[in-house]
Amino acid sequence: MTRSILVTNALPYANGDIHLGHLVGYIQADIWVRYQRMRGNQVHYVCADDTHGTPVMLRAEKEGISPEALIERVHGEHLRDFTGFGVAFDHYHSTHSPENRAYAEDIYTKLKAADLIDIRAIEQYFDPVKEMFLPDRFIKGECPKCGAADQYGDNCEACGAAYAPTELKNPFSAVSGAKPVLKTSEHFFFRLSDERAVAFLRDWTRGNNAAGTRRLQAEAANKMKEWLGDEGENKLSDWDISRDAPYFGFEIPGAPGKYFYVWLDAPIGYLASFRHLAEKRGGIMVEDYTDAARAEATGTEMVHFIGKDILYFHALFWPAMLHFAGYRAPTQLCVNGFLTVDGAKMSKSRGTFITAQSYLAQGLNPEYLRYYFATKSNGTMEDVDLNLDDMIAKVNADLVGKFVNIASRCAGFIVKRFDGKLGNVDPDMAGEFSAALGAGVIAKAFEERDFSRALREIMRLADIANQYVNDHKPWELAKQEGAEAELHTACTTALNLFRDLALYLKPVLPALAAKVEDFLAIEPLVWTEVWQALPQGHVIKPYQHMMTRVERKQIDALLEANRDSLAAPAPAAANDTDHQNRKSAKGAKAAADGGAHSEQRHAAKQQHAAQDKETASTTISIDDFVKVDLRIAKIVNAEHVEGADKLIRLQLDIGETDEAGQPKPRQVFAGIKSAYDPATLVGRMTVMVANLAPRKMKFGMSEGMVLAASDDADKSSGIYILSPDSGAQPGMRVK
RNA sequence: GGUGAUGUAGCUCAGACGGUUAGAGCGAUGGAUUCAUAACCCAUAGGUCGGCGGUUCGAUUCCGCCCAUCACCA
Repeated sequence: MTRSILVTNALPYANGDIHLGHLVGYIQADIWVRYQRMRGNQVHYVCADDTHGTPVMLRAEKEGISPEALIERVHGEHLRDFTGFGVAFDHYHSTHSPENRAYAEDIYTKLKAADLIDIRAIEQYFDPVKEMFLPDRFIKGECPKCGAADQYGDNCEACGAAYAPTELKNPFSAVSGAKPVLKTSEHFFFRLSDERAVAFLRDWTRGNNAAGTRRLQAEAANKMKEWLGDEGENKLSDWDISRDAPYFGFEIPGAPGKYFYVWLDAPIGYLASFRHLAEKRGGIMVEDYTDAARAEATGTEMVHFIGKDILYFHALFWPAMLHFAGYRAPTQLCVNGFLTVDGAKMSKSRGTFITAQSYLAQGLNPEYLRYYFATKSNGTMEDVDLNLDDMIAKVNADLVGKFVNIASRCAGFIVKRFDGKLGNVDPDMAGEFSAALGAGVIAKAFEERDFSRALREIMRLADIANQYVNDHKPWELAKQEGAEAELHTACTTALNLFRDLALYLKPVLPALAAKVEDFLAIEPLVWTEVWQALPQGHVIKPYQHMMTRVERKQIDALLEANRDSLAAPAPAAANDTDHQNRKSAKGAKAAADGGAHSEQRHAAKQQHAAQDKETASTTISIDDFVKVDLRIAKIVNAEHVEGADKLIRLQLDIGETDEAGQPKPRQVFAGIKSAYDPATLVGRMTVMVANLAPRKMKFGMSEGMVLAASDDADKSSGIYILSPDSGAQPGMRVK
């Protein structure tokens, strides 16, 4: 039976660039969509920019342009990036659109009619200069727990404490710097705590859809149990869905000066984008996909691909909103984890905060990344690690060495010896590959979004194909008299296998598959039920190389292009995202009832995941810096310390003398034993902090500190002490 | 802090409803080969399956605790 599926990807926020972290989810969805289409299913694949809210409003103001101008520019950038990676939406819309306004108003009106909207007065911080209410992350102050300065309104970076903005000491507005005042305002709430909503969600999050597959992955369902609590419990709070002017968004009907909170109309953007697509293209019955009764009657599906950071928006608010407004709830949520690079969070200082645009600008083939992400995607919520050396190895070995190589080593014989005409297929091999297709192992893996399993199977078949060529040695047959037929069969067989592999790889590597289709001069590959050989006598084109290897230096150049100098002030855009990225760690009830929901955004959220301690450090003045007395020091002696695991005892000459005028070195204990042999240190120049308060240690007094570099995230990567250029003399000031 | 997850060869990952010698790819080493943008083929080495307890005839697989890493906390 042909399925009709509306597939969506999470909407990226219209503030900030698309980076490789985003692409994990988009590439997964795109692969799944392409697979479904190759199976003959009808898929509508839509997305949009998420445009509303305070961060966009303030960013536009800072740039001196209207919010509309900002979101239009970003829309273009985002669409360009997705297209560049082969993510082929049928339509890429905006939440700032008439369709979205219509849906938002309709859903709101119906929820109100269902008695699920409440109006309550709440007290909130207000910026008297800017004349606006402040979201948590736009309020800063001192942590009520540890007193750390310059902390955000919801939790402390220094001690990790979570609190309400009203608990901050000496609060100030991050927008104007003014002291915020408490002010009362009426807010609209979606009554999620209503027993109807609780009952519906308990069932929805746990259950299966009409096709018998679970709506949420097991891990996601577990996670939701946490929010919903046990049977009989009601842990859900009502959801504050309004914001006061000034706000960039849609005004709530019948409520002047009140706007829909950005998270209300963001997911509605899925429907808006789809509606726009239908109008543009024609022939799509929108209500078959959106109306509860019609969807059930027609059996259409609605599948959302999202990142795990926005799970509860999609598993609580969203299905409840839809359901109680008479819309169809989602068929399935496909939740993906975050991206790490080489095992660590993406980092601007290491250059692993890689933007989509920079990857393409570097001339790297986007299909390298699609392939690698696919090999690491198993359909679960687990994080995905982009291991750069592993990616190079996999792409080169699998795609160039195994797959492309099959055509490369056989095509020449067909073209030169047989005028490009194909011959017979070896029945043994035909049987093997026919069985592989029939078994449906690869298809099942694609369907379940376990692309990793699919690709392992595909590469197993590629190995078989290469072994086949190796066993039949066409290069020897070519030299033998009377082995023409054998040669013809061997090469034809290998090329048929190559065609099969291209079919299987096509959802992941559409551009490469297109090259194969051109080379073999065949119609676009689709999934068939029964295996069929390419017809005898079919003429193929001369082989042209289809994919080149990746080299480490290309990747290094990419990292370099994305590396932010620590000395350089962060650009305005980065600062903006920084503001909205702070982790929200407030208590559940307090926050919902207090109404001050964080303005966290999914796209921004991933950028938060990328923020480093280093880049997140607050800036200091030159006055602060000169307090540190850095001196060139000569290591005059170094020795192991009896009983210490990590320490080396150093005697450092920084030009100081005693009363008699004799050199008086400082004694410093340095935790560098794991990386240095004392003997090699003697005589070296380095840099020390000379005015650090002396510290009494078990082994004696330590009168300073030697500067050394190490990776906080990867302790095993070593310790490196600093050295001055030659010419520096002991005692020289470093500044 | 609470909750959810992860921890298997140098690297990236499979797997085991508890049961003979724990798998793959890459990397390493040795060999073979030269059709193929040095790709491919064969072979070898490498793991007390994070740690400690418990259940069991038997646990890496189940349970508990601990450690480490990651995430979420409206």
